[in-house]
Amino acid sequence: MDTKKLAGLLYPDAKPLEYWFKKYPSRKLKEGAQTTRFAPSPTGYLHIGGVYAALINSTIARQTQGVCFLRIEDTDQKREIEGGIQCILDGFNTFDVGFNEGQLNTQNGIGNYGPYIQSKRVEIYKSFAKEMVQKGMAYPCFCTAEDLSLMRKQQEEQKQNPGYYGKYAKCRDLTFEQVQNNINSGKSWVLRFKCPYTENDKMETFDLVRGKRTIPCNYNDVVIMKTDGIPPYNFAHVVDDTLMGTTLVIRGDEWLPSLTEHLQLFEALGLKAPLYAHISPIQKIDETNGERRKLSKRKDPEADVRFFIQQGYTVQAVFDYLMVLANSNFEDWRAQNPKQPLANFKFEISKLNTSGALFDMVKLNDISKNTISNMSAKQVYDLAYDWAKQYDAELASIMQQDPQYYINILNIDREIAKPRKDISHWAELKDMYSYMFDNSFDSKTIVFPQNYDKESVKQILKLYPNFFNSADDQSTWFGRIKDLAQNLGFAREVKEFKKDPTLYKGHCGDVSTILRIALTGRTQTPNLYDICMLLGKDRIKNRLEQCLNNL
RNA sequence: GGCUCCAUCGUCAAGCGGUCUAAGACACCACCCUUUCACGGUGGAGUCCCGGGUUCGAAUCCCGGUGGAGUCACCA
Repeated sequence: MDTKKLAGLLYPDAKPLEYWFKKYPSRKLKEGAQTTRFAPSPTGYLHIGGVYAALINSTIARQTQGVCFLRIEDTDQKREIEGGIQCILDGFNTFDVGFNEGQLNTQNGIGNYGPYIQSKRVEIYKSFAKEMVQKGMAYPCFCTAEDLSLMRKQQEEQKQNPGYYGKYAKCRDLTFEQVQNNINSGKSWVLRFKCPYTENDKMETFDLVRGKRTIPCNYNDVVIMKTDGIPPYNFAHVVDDTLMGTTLVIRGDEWLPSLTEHLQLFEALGLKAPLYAHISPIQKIDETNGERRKLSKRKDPEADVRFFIQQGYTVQAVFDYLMVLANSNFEDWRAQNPKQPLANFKFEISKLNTSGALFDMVKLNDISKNTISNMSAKQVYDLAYDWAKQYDAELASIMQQDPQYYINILNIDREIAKPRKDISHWAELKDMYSYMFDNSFDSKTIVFPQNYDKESVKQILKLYPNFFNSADDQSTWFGRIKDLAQNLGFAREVKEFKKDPTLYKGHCGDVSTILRIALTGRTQTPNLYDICMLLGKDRIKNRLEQCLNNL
């Protein structure tokens, strides 16, 4: 078979490869710099696992002073959804991992190696497909879907491995005339890789996470150009990552089984394959059967980055958590360097775990609380307000009525050596401090614990306004509570009380607890002194009176 | 089913043949600090999937099970 002639028949107009290599010269990067990429399909919103992969890719690129780009893999029109690219961009707009290049907008993208959308690269793929044919490494196949499924059935019945290979590769040895006739009669065709390996061949592979492996080769004549003239993932990957200068492919380990196939395609074209690092997926426990599985877009709301955005998780907390999953020593580093940018952490690809980690919301919340506890009240206010404007109009309106008041609330037990750690995401903010606002404070719902006798409670509520002075510092303020306690037959000091509880109705702590409940409706709040100072004497008096009336 | 990957406390994990009566973090429990809550501190419970081998010695190496995940498309 004259492969040149065949190539001419199949791809008459394809540009020669040199054209593309000239158009996309190799990158001039310093020794050791890695070019990485994140390459999602526009099939829906961005997945948290996608952010994870993108974060690792961009981190490696940044640390080696390389490049990380975003490429859209839309070679399957059937799965693509309307606005898919925008979904991905929206996700990264919040979870900005710092791409240097690629499809960072819905127009032409940024960088000299575009287009970064695969559907716009068909001309390029054709050139490489033609090259494959010319080299005798590919051939057209006219088998229909029905032919293939029939064959598959037979293979299964005969306990043969299913696939298009060996004697099953019916179109492999078609003559030029047969091909020409088929094409002239309008039959649709795909281009298949003429795989030079058999079932018994093995291939040595290398993976940065797992090391050297010798594994069975792909022996299938896989499709490299579909009927629609667009390549599937395998060929697009080989062509794009070659031309875009990718040196390190970090991708999910679902690609591991097809690694030899990809390597073979690079080999067939005489191209140097990039390095690979296959990362394990983030998993969760399926509620229905209690088993581990990959976090799924369809089943798990927390797989969608919009979940984290809508809940008001900070980007830093989510990144920190993902970083802990990727390199567990990040956690210690973060404890030592609470305020340093993530970029200063020395990430190591070899420390990536080979087994998939379970996504742990509780841990995320903990990391998140730490993150937020290290922020200033103003920072918290700004971030939360930005979030609220979009996702919680009520909170936004509360916050902007009196920004300084809200900042003061946020500043309770904050900006100190051991700050309070209570906020994990903005969605819980409104409830958390609802008692600081008269609109959302209702004294009618307040109940005092049974163990306080009603008369004492009444006395405390009635008398406390006389013991409050808004000019007091904290110890003076509490001294007055002690005075009140003493006047009413409570122990002035807890220690005294503990010595002989029978002598007292309770102790000063009980008095402050009653006040706390009366003023906030809760038994657990930040520092009561700060709360009192922010509420001011009038509101204190007012709330205590309301309580009295309800008793 | 074939092939591939994986297997240490509930979770994330350190561990790379002796330093492992297995680190650390989250969660849990107790106590301490404290006017409450939180923070913080101290302590506790809790893990090497199983069976063989190799070795003076195995969580660590090898083999075999078992379990889980992934993949076997003109999807990525």
